[in-house]
Amino acid sequence: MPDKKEAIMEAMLDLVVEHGFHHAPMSTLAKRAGVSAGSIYTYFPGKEALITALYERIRSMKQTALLAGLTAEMPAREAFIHVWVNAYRFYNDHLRETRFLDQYECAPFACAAGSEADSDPVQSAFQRRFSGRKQGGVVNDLPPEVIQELTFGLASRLAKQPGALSRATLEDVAGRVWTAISE
Amino acid sequence: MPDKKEAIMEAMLDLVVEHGFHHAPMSTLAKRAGVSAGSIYTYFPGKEALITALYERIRSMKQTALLAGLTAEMPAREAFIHVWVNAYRFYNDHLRETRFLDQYECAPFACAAGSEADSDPVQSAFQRRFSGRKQGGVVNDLPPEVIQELTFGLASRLAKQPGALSRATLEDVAGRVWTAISE
Amino acid sequence: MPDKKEAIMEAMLDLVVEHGFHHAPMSTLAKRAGVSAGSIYTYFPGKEALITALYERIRSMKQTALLAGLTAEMPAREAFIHVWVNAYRFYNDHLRETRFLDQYECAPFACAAGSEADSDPVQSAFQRRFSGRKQGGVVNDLPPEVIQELTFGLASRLAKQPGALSRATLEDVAGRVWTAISE
Amino acid sequence: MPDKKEAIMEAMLDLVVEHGFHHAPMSTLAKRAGVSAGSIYTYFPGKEALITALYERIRSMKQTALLAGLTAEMPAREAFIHVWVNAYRFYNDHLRETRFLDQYECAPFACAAGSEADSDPVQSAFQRRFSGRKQGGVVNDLPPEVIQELTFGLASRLAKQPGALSRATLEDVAGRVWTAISE
DNA sequence: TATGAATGAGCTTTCATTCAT
DNA sequence: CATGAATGAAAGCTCATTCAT
Repeated sequence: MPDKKEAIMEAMLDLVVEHGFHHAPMSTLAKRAGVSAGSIYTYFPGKEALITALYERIRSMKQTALLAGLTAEMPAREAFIHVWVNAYRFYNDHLRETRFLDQYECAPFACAAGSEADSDPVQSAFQRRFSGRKQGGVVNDLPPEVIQELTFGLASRLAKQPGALSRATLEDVAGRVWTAISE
Repeated sequence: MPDKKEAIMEAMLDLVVEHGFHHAPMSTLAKRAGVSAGSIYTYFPGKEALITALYERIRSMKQTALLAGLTAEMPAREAFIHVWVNAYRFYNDHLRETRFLDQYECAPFACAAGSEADSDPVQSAFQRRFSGRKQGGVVNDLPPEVIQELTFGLASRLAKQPGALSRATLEDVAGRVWTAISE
Repeated sequence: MPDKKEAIMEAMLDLVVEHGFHHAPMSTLAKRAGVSAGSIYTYFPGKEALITALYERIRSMKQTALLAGLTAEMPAREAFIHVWVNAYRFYNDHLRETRFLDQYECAPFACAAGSEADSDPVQSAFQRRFSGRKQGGVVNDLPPEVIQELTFGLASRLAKQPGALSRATLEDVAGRVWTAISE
Repeated sequence: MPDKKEAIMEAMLDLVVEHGFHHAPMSTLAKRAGVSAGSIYTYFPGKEALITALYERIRSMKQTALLAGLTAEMPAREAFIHVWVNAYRFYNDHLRETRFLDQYECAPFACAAGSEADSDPVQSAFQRRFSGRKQGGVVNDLPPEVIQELTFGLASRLAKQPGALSRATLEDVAGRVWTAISE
């Protein structure tokens, strides 16, 4: 039954967001998920694996959300704003997931935090498109990490602020960022 | 002897950055700091207080660093770029401190993480200056959290990237951001 | 399995009587009770709760023992002697329990040691009966605490003395006390 | 300077009465006594010795108080009442000391609690006088521990009750007890 | 498979005692 | 003699994991 696995992951997400990785004991997790402590080990080899699985799942959700509705035909500016707004929306609609990602990425939880390299063809295309002109992209030649932070990094941090920004404001901001990175 | 207190804080900083809040047991801390486990409690009431003290210290260091060399006479653009570069420099020169800040602020460590509002007169002046035009500032009327994230947030995230950016790049980026928020 | 809970309480009783509240570490307790240190916390929230539970249990045993065989029809003198002898017997048959009660009540263990007032209907009837004549009881109007001490207080202290008194002596003493408080 | 020794004992008495033997750390003791932690060890070999010394001192105070004003010429009944009232007064006037004695005697603090046998000539005479007739005393032949408890035991317990009894009540009670043990 | 009592290593913290100053 | 920072053994307690049922 994947229901239990689901319940366990959901409960762990809640627990981590509310109390942090520590103060999220397996016993409490079991209670919240409505399963026995032992059962958790049927679905996951251990706590660390459970948390990693949760991380991977959320990362993949996020990936999908960011690229939703993106087509190859969109002009660059529109595509950028689209993705930027997607990012903001994801973070803003999934605050628990976002807080989890933050914790996971900030804390040296599993010593190897970053494997990063997923080869999703859609994402690859996107990254190529928004790379510097020297690589055939459309943005100026700021270092790629600057680009990355000005786009998704900014969206992520903004989304965590309490209160949602209006679509008009979002598009205004995204447009200004686009100007900053494309001219 | 403030030497010991210093050694304890320094060792805790290392430990947290390397292994996270958990996996930073007092016993290991004692060993690293070259004191006995009991001695730590001469200087701090407990683990949580030690971590909070460390946090406050770093926050205050950062405050000072950001505003270093800033004068009221600087024109807005120059002042902004100055602070932005200060921020980047601080994060880049104090990677351990920055990672600590991130962990502290991401994790629900002490449930009341943010009181934030210190009233340093210099900082207040800075915030007033870089507030929206409606409040007599010089930047456009994007929401203040957008401004905040485009400036210090961005600098913080960029600084954590491995490898330092050149002064030229920094000023380029800061200039573009200034354009985005001031026009 | 209430076996373990029982074993833990029994072992704690032994330990406290032999060595006092301190010098009764949970590790030793675990060994004596034949369980692991962690298991104790399955049954009790902590050391203090365990000791309090033990105290309540013993107090209730004592309550029952004192009133055993008492009927409303007994004439006052006989009833008094009956209870007095019950008290002595209890203390004498349960030396460990009695020493535990003493320690608990003497030491400022849990700052609020005494709530005392349980409303057992049998006990209430007994207390009404042996109250002063002004309240419709049968004893003289010595202050109630004097009555209390001359009866159960005395029995308690006598019982702790090594060696048991004969039934004849007990009834002699009880009779004399009765005379002292009823004339 | 015996002042410091005095201050230390006084502070320890306070501490034990308020918090029990545990929760009376040497560091707190030092603070209350107005001396350094190290200094305590100039006057006492260790904590246990300090507590034992305090105990002996209080026992001796009590001894003296009980026999104060007693003369060999007093008739038995008067002598008994005199001592009984002395006992009550001592307990009532020295609540701290009495609570300390209780704790010390109830808790197996120093494994050998009872050495008891002091050979004070005055006390010996008293004990001889109030022994059973078979030993040439004037009281009936209840077991000596019964006598002891009916007299000092009772006084001790009464004295701990909040509120002082009037002299008239005291003499009434003492008289009744005398009747109980002398007839 | 599901359970949850049992485990025990490891955590934070306390405190009697010592000793360089 | 006085000090009080330093010590470290030992305390109470937590929790990831196991395993008999």
